[in-house]
Amino acid sequence: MDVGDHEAKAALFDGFAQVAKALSTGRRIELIDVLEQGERHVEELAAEIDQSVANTSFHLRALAAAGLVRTRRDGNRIHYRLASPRVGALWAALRDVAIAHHDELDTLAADYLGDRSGFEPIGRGELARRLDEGDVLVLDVRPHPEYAAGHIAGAHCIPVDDLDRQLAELPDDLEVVAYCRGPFCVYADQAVRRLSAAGRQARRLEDGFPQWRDAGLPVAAGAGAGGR
Amino acid sequence: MDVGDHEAKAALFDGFAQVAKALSTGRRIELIDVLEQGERHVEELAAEIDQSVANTSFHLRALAAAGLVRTRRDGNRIHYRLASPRVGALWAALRDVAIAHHDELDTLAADYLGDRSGFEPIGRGELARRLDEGDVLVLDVRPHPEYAAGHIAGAHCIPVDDLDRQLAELPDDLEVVAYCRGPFCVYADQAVRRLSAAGRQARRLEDGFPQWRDAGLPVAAGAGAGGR
DNA sequence: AGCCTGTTCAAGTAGACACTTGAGCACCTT
DNA sequence: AAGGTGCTCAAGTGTCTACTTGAACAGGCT
Repeated sequence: MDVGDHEAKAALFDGFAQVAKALSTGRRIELIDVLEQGERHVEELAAEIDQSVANTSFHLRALAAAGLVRTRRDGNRIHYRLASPRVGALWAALRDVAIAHHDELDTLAADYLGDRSGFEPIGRGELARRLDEGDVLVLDVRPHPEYAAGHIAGAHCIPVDDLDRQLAELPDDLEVVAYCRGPFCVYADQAVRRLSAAGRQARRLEDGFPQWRDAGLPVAAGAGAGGR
Repeated sequence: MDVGDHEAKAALFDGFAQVAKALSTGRRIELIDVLEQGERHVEELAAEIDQSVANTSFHLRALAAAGLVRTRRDGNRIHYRLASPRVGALWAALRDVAIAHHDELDTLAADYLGDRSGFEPIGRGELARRLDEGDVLVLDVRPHPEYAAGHIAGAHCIPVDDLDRQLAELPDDLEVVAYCRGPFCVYADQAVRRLSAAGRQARRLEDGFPQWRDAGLPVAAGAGAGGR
């Protein structure tokens, strides 16, 4: 019987392993995490992961070779995007396993994110309800291009670096909810800390924009709604 | 602000990457695929993945270091098992992405599994219904230890290597459904081919035992029900 | 055409990793 | 205690991989 020999099985599972290998360095996972927010071009991505453009291009090619990422040419820019939402689901599954079972991850996360114990996040369902009622101010504190690529309907675009500058212009009668890329993104935490320090009532959204979008909750796109 | 610097972010994402790296070779994914059926000891696992015991032990240690696998001592045997169903979910997500986006995987799968186009599998729901009605013969064609660790309630244990020997003893008035480890396991395909060649009406279950179990459908454990 | 910008490619280096072989260690049996 | 079984550890080898630097190659602008 020529079906089912060990050599072919090894080759097949090595094929699966190639996909895992594409995620086997932190830089490439950072790229996935950013690309889950929407498509970006190489220079932006290089800045996001704090690497040279050449190295970033190399990593993007590796992701593309594994089928995780696709490209689109626009003028002389090349935009990268995730091949499908499945890739985001894989990244989420990886996160879940790592946080649940990898012992060092708690301390690594605490080193990066700081102590979150004092800050209770707000759930997606509750935020959706309160957005309907209009008694909450939602801030998208990710970088501009990610807001433009897609954001929670009704959210205002204030990247965390611009927050201090625009603090005074915020209406002061509403509780503030900040959100960013996902559960291991630091932007919303930074925003909540600064808002709290300024005496505002502020919480972060559990998870981030991709999870809101994938849950089928209302989203909008374009730079339109702008700051403030 | 000491929260959110790039070095800590790199360290955190390298932590996630370590989990992916644990899955970055085909041998370790084969181990995960077997361990999803139930716990096994090192010698059995070495035979399953066709590697030396030393190398298998090395790979198991790597999986344990990433938190994917746990051990239990029983006499002078050490049994390995998945750390939680989350690990199975990660392996499923990896499979989905690979099959959907990695171009070479179709041909690798075809090389190992052969041409499946002539064999329409039966769905879980339909099989559950027909098991209730008692008008189907369900064969677990995985190796004995996996049947003992857990199987579809009402299934009979006939490892694919023993199938030809026991063909004549099967009641011949029922359609046969064979199942094994999952969508990329070859045992059920081999069983269906042999049953069909013997003139029996036979289909394979979509997916395999872990998916049946995780769907909450009825299972049983122990070597009890035996062959036939 | 020529320059500029954005991206990829190539060469080189340091480190990591899979697998083999042979020795060591823990626990069991007699 | 002595021997056996099951697993891990250590040394060694060949291969692969991440990142750097510097050059090449597109497409758009003037």
